[in-house]
Amino acid sequence: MGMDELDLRILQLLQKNARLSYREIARELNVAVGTVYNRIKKMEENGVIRGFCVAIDYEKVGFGLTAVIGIKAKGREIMRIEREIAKNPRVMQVYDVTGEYDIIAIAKFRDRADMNRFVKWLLSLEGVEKTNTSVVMDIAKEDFTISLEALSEK
Amino acid sequence: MGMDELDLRILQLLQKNARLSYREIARELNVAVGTVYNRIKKMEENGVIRGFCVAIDYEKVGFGLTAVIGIKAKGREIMRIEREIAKNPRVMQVYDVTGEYDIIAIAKFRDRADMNRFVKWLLSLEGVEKTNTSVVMDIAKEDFTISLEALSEK
DNA sequence: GCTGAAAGATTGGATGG
DNA sequence: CCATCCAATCTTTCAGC
Repeated sequence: MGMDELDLRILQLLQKNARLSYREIARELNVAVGTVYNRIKKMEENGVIRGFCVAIDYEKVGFGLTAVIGIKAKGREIMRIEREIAKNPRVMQVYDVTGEYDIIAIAKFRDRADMNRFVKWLLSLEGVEKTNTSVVMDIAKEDFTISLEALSEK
Repeated sequence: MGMDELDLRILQLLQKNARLSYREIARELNVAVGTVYNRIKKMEENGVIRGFCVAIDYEKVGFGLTAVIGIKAKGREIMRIEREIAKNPRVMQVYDVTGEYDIIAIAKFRDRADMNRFVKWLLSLEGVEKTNTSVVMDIAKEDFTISLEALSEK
């Protein structure tokens, strides 16, 4: 993607705080404002930067229960089921996977009753054969950051 | 947390684009700029907003392989193992879970060799008994957004 | 491709309703 | 909690290197 060290360092700063001004980034990295501006625009254009999001504390907004749910489904239906699940407002991630299950979904709930309702809903979807729920007791890490360390490996 | 409809609508806009100016948000929601400013500051202060991040297309930066890994570990060691795993630069999520496994981790890799190295590393950690890797073939959804719809339910 | 300056837009924070 | 205000700061563009 033709990214150099400067792009990576800009990304790293934005990962920590996406509302940093171009000026602050420029100051931090000792380059001109225009350079930072151009680099970020370029990464937005070529899709390396998909967007800027806000990290919400879901516990504080009443969705303190997280679950990782494995789903077995009938072959031809899988894509449709995935799309359906992805549209559910409680669902954050939906992966089509190899292995024990066909789909793995991660979702947040208000409480156990809320979660049970969701699992029942899953089982009611045409093509879903069985589900396996792992309830999250503690979150050691939860974000979408890869450290610069990994990205800059040769 | 004393959040009202306006807070939720501000959050929703920020979820789509965290670099929106206060002014743009105010215009969109038909409220005063100062109000938007005050609301966002308050949500940052009380921790509802944990931060602002950039969403990177990991495929475009060379980390196109995602895996969901279940880990079984010996009881007393689990917390230490989780912290260790969370520090690995390829790891995005580490959950302490009930169910078939003790820990579920989600990580991104350059390729299969990179992933295999990681799994070997996991197995080399003191206390890790076995792992089960589900390789992600397709991502139907992957972010940390809950829709306003869920948040505003009574 | 980078820099720095400049015009216009935005922000932080305070004030008063 | 909301609106208005303004000096300080920022975005975005662009000429010059």
